[in-house]
Amino acid sequence: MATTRTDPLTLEVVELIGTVVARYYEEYDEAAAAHSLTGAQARVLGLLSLEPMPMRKIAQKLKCEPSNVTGIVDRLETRGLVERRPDPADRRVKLAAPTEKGAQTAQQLRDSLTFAREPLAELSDGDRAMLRDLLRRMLGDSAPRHD
Amino acid sequence: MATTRTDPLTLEVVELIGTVVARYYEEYDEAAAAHSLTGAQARVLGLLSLEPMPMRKIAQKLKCEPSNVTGIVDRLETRGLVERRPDPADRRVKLAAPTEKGAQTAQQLRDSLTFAREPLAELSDGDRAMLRDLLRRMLGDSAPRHD
DNA sequence: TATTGTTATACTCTATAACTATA
DNA sequence: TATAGTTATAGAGTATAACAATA
Repeated sequence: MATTRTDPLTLEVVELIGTVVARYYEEYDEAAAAHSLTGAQARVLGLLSLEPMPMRKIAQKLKCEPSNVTGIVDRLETRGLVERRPDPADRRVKLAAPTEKGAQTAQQLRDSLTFAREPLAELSDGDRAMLRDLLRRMLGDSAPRHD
Repeated sequence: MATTRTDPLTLEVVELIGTVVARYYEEYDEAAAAHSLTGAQARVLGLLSLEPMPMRKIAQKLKCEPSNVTGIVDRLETRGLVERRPDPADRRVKLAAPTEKGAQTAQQLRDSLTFAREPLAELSDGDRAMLRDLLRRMLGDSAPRHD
């Protein structure tokens, strides 16, 4: 088990990471609000824009109870951004999928999330590769999963 | 204005940052839940443990409306973690401050947030310094403020 | 008049439990 | 019986508007 460090350098890095996290969320919520979406609604729309999926799977991705997804998708559906389709293979399942308007909104949302991208442009290729390697090592096994 | 990049390396770094952000929030909420606190309650308690402050200032720190802070501090006060004190200098102001029990809880919360610290222990001093410098440059002017 | 904190209201997100349709 | 989705309910966070006390 790794020893937890409390030296000034480590603490400063921890604080910097905290700042990155706060900034990331701020920008995400602002971008969502610009489309009159809540954070949860924007997250679901973003998920579905990658791939339509059953209600249950959305809940797994969001790490929340399936009953919550009903309401979130209801609101997206009311706004004409998402629709529920039957699953031919299993009549219990409803596949949530973005409408054309929803797909456009999702794309606009993605494009407006420049916080993480723009500052990276200030770094050289070498710096970006270094940052990538450091983050990978920080995250260990559990790097981005595509499940 | 910086050009936004879309090369594979940049996109991978962006995704890694997104993973760090998600992990950070997960661990924060889990740590809070271990003390039967919501994320917002844990955040306010953490703030007050650094320095007692007026309700209004808490709202500024949380970037939310002052009316919301009333409820959050109410719940912390009900649990005996926070108390409201009069401000001798301005009788309109109420200073929220952690009780002894609240201060202990805040310390336990801080200690249990090892996500950001523990993986850093895997990196050498040089790597940590490099990560610090890269993050500083990413954040530009707006690094951690202590206002 | 302006500011601080609160209250009232409405909406969203959240978990829990019970229900239905289907497997 | 088990699973997918929903409904009902209650608690918490959020913004808006209106209010009392104080500056």
